[in-house]
Amino acid sequence: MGLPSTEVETPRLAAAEIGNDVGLLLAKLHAAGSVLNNRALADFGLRERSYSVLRLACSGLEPTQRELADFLSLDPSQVVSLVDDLEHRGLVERAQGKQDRRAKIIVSTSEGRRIHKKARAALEVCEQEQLAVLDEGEQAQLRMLLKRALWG
Amino acid sequence: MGLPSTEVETPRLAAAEIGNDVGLLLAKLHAAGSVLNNRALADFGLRERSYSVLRLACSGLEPTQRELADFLSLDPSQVVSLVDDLEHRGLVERAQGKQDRRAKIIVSTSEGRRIHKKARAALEVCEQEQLAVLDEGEQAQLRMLLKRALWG
DNA sequence: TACGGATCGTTGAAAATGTCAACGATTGTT
DNA sequence: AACAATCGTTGACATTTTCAACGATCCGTA
Repeated sequence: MGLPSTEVETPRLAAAEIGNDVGLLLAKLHAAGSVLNNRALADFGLRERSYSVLRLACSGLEPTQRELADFLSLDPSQVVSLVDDLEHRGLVERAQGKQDRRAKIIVSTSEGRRIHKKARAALEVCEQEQLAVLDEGEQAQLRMLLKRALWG
Repeated sequence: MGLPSTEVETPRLAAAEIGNDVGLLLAKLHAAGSVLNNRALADFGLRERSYSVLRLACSGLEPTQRELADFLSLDPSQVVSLVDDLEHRGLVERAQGKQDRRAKIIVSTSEGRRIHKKARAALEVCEQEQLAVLDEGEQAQLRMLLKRALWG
């Protein structure tokens, strides 16, 4: 992502009006967070996306691959690769859809849940690191505003 | 991005705990916004990134390519391509750095400023569209929280 | 019941993007 | 003067995104 990790960046360009663009702010914060998250997840052989798939597989919601694609803003073929990888490593399994036999439900194995638990803890550390300058109430407010912008 | 544009998405997965991950919220909102922004910018032959470069070139801050790379979280070689494209279309020019003759300052042409003005207006419409569910105070608060998370 | 169109996961190819190492030119330091 | 470091640039390589096609399955309708 161009940022060599922990390097603090306070460029004079931050003063530009563009620093008010929500789009740019989202891109920058997302990019910075991805670096942290992927670094933390590397210990478990995961990346942000495979973690997201694993997490939803562990959620009890029994998502189909199509739902994963929609929710994670991915092409269905990308979900195939992600699930293939997790399945080969014994973290998730493909189960036949219940009402729809075309669909495949992604469920976690016990090993998958074990890894997920550890990875999730590592990611919470990252999130706190990234949002350290915000107090607890502000973090909650940020989360709330983002969720509302997405889902009303 | 997997989202066929204006399609409203209210999947049951949104209820999952993962919906509280700031990282995922940022990714989703950023992805959704990028679709809107790039669609709007296509009218001007721009994409999100070339627009960002053009905008900073129009800012009066006289950014160097290195500063653009740092600020936009891009590899320097990507900035070369973006500036090449804008320069070929007569929207920006490379000027020699003042203190440092290695550096190249990116400045806008009058045509660049003309396009930028129109593109910026189009993007503001996108932003309002995306944040429509938030009132003005909430939008300001979101901007503020994002900026603080990035720059303290 | 059988047909036709739509959807699911999958494959594979093409395009776009990200990453990285090397280079000449220039800078700053010793 | 010599050296290491930095800037923009090029080109190679890897990853990611995008898209079209396919068999299997579902659903609505004739």
